[in-house]
Amino acid sequence: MPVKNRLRVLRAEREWSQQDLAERLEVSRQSVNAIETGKYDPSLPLAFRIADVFDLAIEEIFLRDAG
Amino acid sequence: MPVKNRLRVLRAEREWSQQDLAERLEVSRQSVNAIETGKYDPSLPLAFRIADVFDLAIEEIFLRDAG
DNA sequence: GATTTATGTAAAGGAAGCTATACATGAGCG
DNA sequence: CGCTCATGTATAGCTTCCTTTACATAAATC
Repeated sequence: MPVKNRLRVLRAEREWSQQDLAERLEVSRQSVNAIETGKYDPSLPLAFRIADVFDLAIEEIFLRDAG
Repeated sequence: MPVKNRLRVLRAEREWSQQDLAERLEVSRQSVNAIETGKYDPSLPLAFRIADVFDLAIEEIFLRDAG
């Protein structure tokens, strides 16, 4: 039921560290790391903020997991 | 920071009760009611399931709130 | 070798999402 | 009136999200 995401790739394309992204999202670095490593999914409001900073649709970043 | 949603309208268009929608989403009726009445936002996985049952994109159902 | 940067991870605690159970109201219908 | 259905609300409890603080490792730089 969890959701896969392309955060690591999108971040690499922009050469942002986890810290950089965390600051843009106004969350802790640990939250960014946890989302990237699949420990948990972001909340919907955070998913929207992530979509905003990457200027993409939520569906372009987060993908329904097979299962 | 919360997110607005068009659940009530979409549900009305399909003539689904909160109970009907809850069953399609496999969540409790209270969860559907709480989301509709703005008590809280759905998790991202649930937002995806909602998008699926309405056959819409997340952005077509949930809207960034002004603020 | 010492320092900095990026990343992973852990523990404890608070906030938010979700559950089951329950009760209340109003609308519609016999 | 009595019954059913749809909706709103409440409480308690569990799980998930997110925080702060902290420590560990590897790579890069000096």
